[in-house]
Amino acid sequence: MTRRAFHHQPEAVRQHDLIAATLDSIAELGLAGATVREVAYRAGVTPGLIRRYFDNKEKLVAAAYRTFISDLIAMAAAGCGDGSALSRLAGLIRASVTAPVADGRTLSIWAAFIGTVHSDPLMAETHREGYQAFRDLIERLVREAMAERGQPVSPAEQRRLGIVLNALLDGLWIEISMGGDDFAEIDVVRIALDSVATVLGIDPAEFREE
Amino acid sequence: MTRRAFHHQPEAVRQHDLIAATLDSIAELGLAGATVREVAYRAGVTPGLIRRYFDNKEKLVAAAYRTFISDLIAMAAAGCGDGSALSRLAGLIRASVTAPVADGRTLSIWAAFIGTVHSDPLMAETHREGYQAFRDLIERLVREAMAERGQPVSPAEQRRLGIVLNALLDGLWIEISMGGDDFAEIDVVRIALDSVATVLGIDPAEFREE
DNA sequence: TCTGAAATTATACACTTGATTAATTAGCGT
DNA sequence: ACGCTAATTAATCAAGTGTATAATTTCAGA
Repeated sequence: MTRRAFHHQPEAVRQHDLIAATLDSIAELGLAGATVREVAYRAGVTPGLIRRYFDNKEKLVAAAYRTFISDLIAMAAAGCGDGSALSRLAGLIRASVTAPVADGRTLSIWAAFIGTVHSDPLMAETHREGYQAFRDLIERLVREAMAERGQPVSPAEQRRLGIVLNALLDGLWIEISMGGDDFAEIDVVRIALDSVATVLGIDPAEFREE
Repeated sequence: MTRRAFHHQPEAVRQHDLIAATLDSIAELGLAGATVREVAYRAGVTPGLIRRYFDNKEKLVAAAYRTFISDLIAMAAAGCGDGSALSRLAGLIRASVTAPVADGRTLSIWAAFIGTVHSDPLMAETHREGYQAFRDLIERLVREAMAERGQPVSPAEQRRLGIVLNALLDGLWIEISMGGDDFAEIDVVRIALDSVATVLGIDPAEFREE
């Protein structure tokens, strides 16, 4: 007849835990499985508590999407290092096609969220921001790398290269993360670096060394 | 007090209508909005009837996914025409980055389904089949096109090119279909053809003519 | 040590969902 | 024209959903 024991937690911690539990639920059970009760259970908390930290379930999911995307881009960007622009670009590519960015769990969460973008304005806005941020990152690296090589590109060409490279990286990321195939046997990093170099008109052998 | 009038329909028609209604629901309301009642309403039918043609809602959704993917690949393949292998490859690319393949509605449905693949074995199997079919199509076209040009590729190289081209097309398809940006101003077909040509080591100007 | 405010739980509600079943209707074969 | 089978509707159910609120517990500050 006694209530379960509990501890007070700072707001930031509880919000973080709830978001983490939401992402876990989505990864394992899909978006439909991320019910208020399931999330609360995984966070070691009672369903009602969620409402103290998030107005809606909708708000909770949106917040989870925001942190997920922001973390994802941060992980990719972290692979850049701090060398030349060309080596930073190579680093971004490496990070994009290897764990933890390219990963089944990550893809599952991304896919679940993407499925909501079209019919949910709140999710659409969050998506747009993340997409923009990633393509800006790519475009900047391309511009700096080409300038560094003494082959500066026009704004239009920079935009075109941004579109193509973004598509190429996204596609490879999905393909590898999905990974029904035995990508383990294949050197995905080399494939990614070589194809990007080819698109940029850089000698693949040279780019590989970066 | 009279019941609503109705008409008997052959099994194939009803199944088709129900699947179409399911896809419409998903496109407009997302997967969560594709309830039994919503689908029935759009099909001009009563909820209970669905169970006569599909064991589960799960089976209905899986069937919708199967026809969706199969139609999508058929639409892309229809762009190939029946000329040389190189021109068929160019046709596939054109079709992949223009409507009705590259299209907001199509992407929305695809995204909704993709979000379920990881947590639903039935959907996973359907996905695998469609993915396999599309990459086989690309690999075959690449092999034939390169052989036709007197530059036959090894199996390993063919596989590598298949991976890269598939990624590139998928990525472009998503980017264009999402279309938050003003892709209307940009010649996406030219971008797609040029980048594929570059990856294949073919002169873009030549490929563009195909 | 005690008290009050904040955090957390417990309980309940209204609603939607997918599923089930019996009653009714349509339309083909005879 | 008519009956019979299959198709369709109507009505209902149990389970699960997000949400609301009151009762309880924790814990910092006096």
